Amino acid sequence: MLSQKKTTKTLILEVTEYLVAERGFESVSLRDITNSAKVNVAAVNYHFGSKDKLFEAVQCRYIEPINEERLKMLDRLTIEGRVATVREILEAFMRPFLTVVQGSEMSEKLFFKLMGRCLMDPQGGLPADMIPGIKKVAEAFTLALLEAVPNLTTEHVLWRLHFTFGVMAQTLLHGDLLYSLTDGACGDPDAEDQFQEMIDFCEAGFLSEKGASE
Amino acid sequence: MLSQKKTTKTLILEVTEYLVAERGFESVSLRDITNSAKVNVAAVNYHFGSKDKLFEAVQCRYIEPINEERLKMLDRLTIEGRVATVREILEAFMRPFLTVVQGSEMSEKLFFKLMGRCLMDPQGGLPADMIPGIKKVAEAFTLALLEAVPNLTTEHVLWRLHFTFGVMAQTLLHGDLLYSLTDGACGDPDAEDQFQEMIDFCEAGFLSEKGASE
DNA sequence: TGCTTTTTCAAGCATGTGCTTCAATCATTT
DNA sequence: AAATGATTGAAGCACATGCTTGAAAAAGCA
Repeated sequence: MLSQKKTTKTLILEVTEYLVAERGFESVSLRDITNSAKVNVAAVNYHFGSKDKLFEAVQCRYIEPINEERLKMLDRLTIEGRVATVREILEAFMRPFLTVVQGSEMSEKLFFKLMGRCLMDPQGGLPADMIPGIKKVAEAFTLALLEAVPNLTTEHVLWRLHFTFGVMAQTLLHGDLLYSLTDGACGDPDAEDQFQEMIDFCEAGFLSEKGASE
Repeated sequence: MLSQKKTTKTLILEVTEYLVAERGFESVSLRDITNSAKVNVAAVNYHFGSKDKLFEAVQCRYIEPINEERLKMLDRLTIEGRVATVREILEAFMRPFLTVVQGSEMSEKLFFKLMGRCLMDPQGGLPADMIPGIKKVAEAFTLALLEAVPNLTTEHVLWRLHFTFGVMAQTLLHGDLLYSLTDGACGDPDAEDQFQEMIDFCEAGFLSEKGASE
């Protein structure tokens, strides 16, 4: 059952993920997909309804599990009324990318690029049925951070979450840039290291006293 | 001379800037541009040679002055062998966006979006003749930061500059997101405030002792 | 003025786009 | 084997894409 022949539908989905990760949503056409997958053009519309719906499927496939995992991790932190630390909260926000990629068949690099695209280029706005989940995540993490850094106003927490988002998106999308830009001098870091670096940076950013009401 | 009739060429350039800022490079077609500018399709190829070259012109127009201003500000900091602080260096990295937008005719919001697009979606890789300038900026700022935070390895400085870049790009591109997302609760901040927030966050990130060699 | 150069224009070309159609094929069940 | 429903395939439609053409118009200069 594991090695059963891949259905056309999942073949299309996986090829699309690959192409979108490499080139971005806007640059991938139906023909690109069907040629790469060696599948008829009509198959996309038969199995997914339209190109847009295929793209929605691509966006939902991993982002939704990631958001669920984020909330699960956050819940575990605040059990029994304990107040979570900024670092723990940031872990809960970022680690799910690592957790979910390990359950997938994609390579880390490709997966991260795909996630970066989903965060930065969401094709025609985010899919409507993802928005409630996203809002829930945003609210839960804002609340937790507000407790973790009580001298920050809501506004400041939102700003800094926004910045954290930028750090994450940039690293997911262009995590290989440093390696290639420095001709390998900046050693190819494993994903775990990258995430620790991100968390160090953002934790310090959140804890900055500058601009905080005292 | 100030109020002389706008040439077709600059009209095309400005309309393109507007459309690209709003929708991103990939989603703007020749017809979009020429219709908006009320200009013949052939005019673009006559004045710019091709769509790609027009896009290159858009990317260079402000990014190059910004990079020059960055280097100028950085030079001023390290005069007479003085060692600049992280904060000063980040100022030199970010403030040029504010300086240059004030010399332009664009609104801040639109200008920032356009800059965000240039940083994140560079159409078909960066224009070749911008790359030397960009490398110079990257090297100069890496060097300065290496002096400012001597307990960081080059690798760490590169990572954190990378993160800073992410914070900047995200804020330029989606600076209005918080305002609209919170239905105005997160008050519409002026650009100066936004930049201070970014600098606070990134300064703290750079100064984090976690992961630094002691 | 007449002449030349620069600029604009309508039309069209070749190709790419998302999507549809309908007949052929496959798989499944009776 | 026959019949039914699910899937695939080749062809094509209507429209959008970047770019070119050759003639008309405008601008610059003698």
